[in-house]
Amino acid sequence: MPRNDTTEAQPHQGKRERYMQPSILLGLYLNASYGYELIQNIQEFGFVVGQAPPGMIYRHLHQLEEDGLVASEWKTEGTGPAKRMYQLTEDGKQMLAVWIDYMEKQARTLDAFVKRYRDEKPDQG
Amino acid sequence: MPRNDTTEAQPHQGKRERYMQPSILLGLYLNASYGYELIQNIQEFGFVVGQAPPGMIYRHLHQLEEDGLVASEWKTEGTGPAKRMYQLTEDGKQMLAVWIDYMEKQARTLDAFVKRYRDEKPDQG
DNA sequence: GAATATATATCCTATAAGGATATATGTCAA
DNA sequence: TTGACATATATCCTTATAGGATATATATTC
Repeated sequence: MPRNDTTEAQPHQGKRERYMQPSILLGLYLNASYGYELIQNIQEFGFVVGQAPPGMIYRHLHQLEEDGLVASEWKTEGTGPAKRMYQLTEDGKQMLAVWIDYMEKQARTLDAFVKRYRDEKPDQG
Repeated sequence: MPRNDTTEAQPHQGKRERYMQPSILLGLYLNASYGYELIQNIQEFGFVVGQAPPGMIYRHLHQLEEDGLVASEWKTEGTGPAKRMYQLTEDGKQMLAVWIDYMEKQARTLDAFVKRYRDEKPDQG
């Protein structure tokens, strides 16, 4: 029994790169936000299918704050339970810029890989 | 002390997606080969910096064979110790095609992410 | 026959994702 | 006024894969 099902378009059986950190950073770069809202919103970036598991979001937010890439404060105003509002720090913005560089390079590496494959088999791509 | 050094162009502190499986599959798609040679050659695809750790290559080759994506036989001819020569099976070729689809989509998702960032800050990209 | 290059294999650890579950607060309607 | 539901955060355990060290064996070369 193959570990990977070749009939599906998703080659990973398990953990893939989710780009959780840059997704959260970009989310906060576009607008200050909080965990519950980020869960809904970062799927828009395309690396997470459906809603991200809450555990992952909060884990990342805690780590990001510990690393000084985001800062937070409780917001009790507005509707519903208190939210912990997060915003990027300067370090966080720099980190996002580093991610952007990396992701751009990664896209080019992926394109080159695909091209290498297709060039070998030009009639069946 | 930040967990990530924002002065470097590599945002990951630890494990990133290495695309080891598709790299090995493409390597074997281009030419039948064996572990020691793949260690030298797959860096060309750009996902591994320098030589891949032998442990990773052999681990993957064993798993790929168990999954029926590659087939192997000992080659005692030629110079040096015996090599285990690997080639793709039909399932392996299908799997590579699935990877190619996925990687192409991933490249587009990365591009869209970068664009989203740059559009927000058009003067400082 | 000692040193080096070739070649494969095994092992343990670290990192991050997957996913389940717990806890608490606010809202709204019967 | 309480019960159901939505909002919001937090913690925990498991799994997948990468990192990296080490072991073993065979050819080659000097």
